[in-house]
Amino acid sequence: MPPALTKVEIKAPLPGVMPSRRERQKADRRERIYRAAIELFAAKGYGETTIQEITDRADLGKGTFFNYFDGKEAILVEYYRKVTGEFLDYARTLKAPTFRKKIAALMRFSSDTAEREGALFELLIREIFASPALLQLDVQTYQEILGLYIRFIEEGKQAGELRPDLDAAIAARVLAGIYNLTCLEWVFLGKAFSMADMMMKKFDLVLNGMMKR
Amino acid sequence: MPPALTKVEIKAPLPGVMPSRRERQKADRRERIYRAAIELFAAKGYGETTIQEITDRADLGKGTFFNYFDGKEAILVEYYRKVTGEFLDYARTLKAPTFRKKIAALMRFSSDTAEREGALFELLIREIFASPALLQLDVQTYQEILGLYIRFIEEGKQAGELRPDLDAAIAARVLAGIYNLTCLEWVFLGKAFSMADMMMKKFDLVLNGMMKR
DNA sequence: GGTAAATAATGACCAAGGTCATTTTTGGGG
DNA sequence: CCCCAAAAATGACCTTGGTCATTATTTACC
Repeated sequence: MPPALTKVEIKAPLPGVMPSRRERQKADRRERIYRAAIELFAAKGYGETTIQEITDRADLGKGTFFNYFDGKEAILVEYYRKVTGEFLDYARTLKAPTFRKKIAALMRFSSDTAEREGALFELLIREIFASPALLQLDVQTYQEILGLYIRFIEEGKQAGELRPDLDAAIAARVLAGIYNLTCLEWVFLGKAFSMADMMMKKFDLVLNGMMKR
Repeated sequence: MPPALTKVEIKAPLPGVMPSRRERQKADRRERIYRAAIELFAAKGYGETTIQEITDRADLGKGTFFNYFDGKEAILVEYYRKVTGEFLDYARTLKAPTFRKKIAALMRFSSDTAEREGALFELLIREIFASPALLQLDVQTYQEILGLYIRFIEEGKQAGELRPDLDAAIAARVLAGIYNLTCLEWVFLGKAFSMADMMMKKFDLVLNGMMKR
């Protein structure tokens, strides 16, 4: 159990800067619930963790959980936002000399994230389609990522790297498909390969094509 | 409610050919449950259908459901087996003059299946990752389909259509990825395009490659 | 036809996510 | 310090998927 945050009590909180006691308690309880949930998910899995266990660990009543989150899946939604936000930030500010290097950097970033987050990353992948809220968010994110790929592809065309007649919308979907399916394969086929390596092998195949010249 | 099957009663059932009364009742009850479930799933969705409703419609007690199926998801497993079995049968016996035509035939077949099965196909896609049993089955099926693609790719190489240095295992995963991701897009992006057309556009892109020559 | 054993139907029961009326805590004003 | 209104915690309760002891039916044997 995480120790209750023992912040120094400020006697005269500046309004708007340091929130009221009530606000601090709220933030603290929310944080306790979130941490307890994430820790339990990582340790025992999502389906195996009950809300009662989460609130026990946060030292709160079961009903309190629902004052802070819409349901069990809302914890995952928050976690998904964090992880995906980092990816999008990285992708949006990414600079690399060639199209291929941009893609390679993205794949590497995701692969690193997956390694670092461990069981939680797997959990996210497994639950995305099971939770309506997560799914909806993922569909939105997917579209944003498609937009990023389209930008990279257009830049690649400008630079003379890619065929000028390439349909960027379709190509973006192919790339996103490689990314997503490899994540799924990685999780559901038992992490039997390096995610980034597999992604790049597929990507190079798509760059070069399958046909005999 | 489907009328109870009023099969002609055969007075002296040949043993082994026509099963005993008990066997017939069993088969009939199982069939009633399965049909009731599928009809309700198609009409109101999977999550919105309760087991109580299914057994009410089948005119049986709730507990009886579990004598015939391991749980609600077992109905979907059976349906998945039917649909996937048809696809695999088709793919295994498929004959077509070129690599591209083979792929096109497969994509067309799936697209037709999706159209024909309607809400049930969508349901299958949506529930695959939510149900452990379905997921496990889907992973197995995925591997079988990879095998088929590898065969097609090797044949394509033999015929001089495809680059001889192509890594068939990777290429198969790319193709399977196009198929699977397009199914997911089709369902989760609101069926806004023709599944087979989108698959073939992606496929042609992969055949020809993205690089400028 | 009668009876016992095998087989199968059934609904009370349990667990867990989620709801909500009730109780408790908090903070402002006198 | 006391009181009250607003805010928040809480656990009894509801639903539904799934379990299982009990009850009912079928079959085999005489």
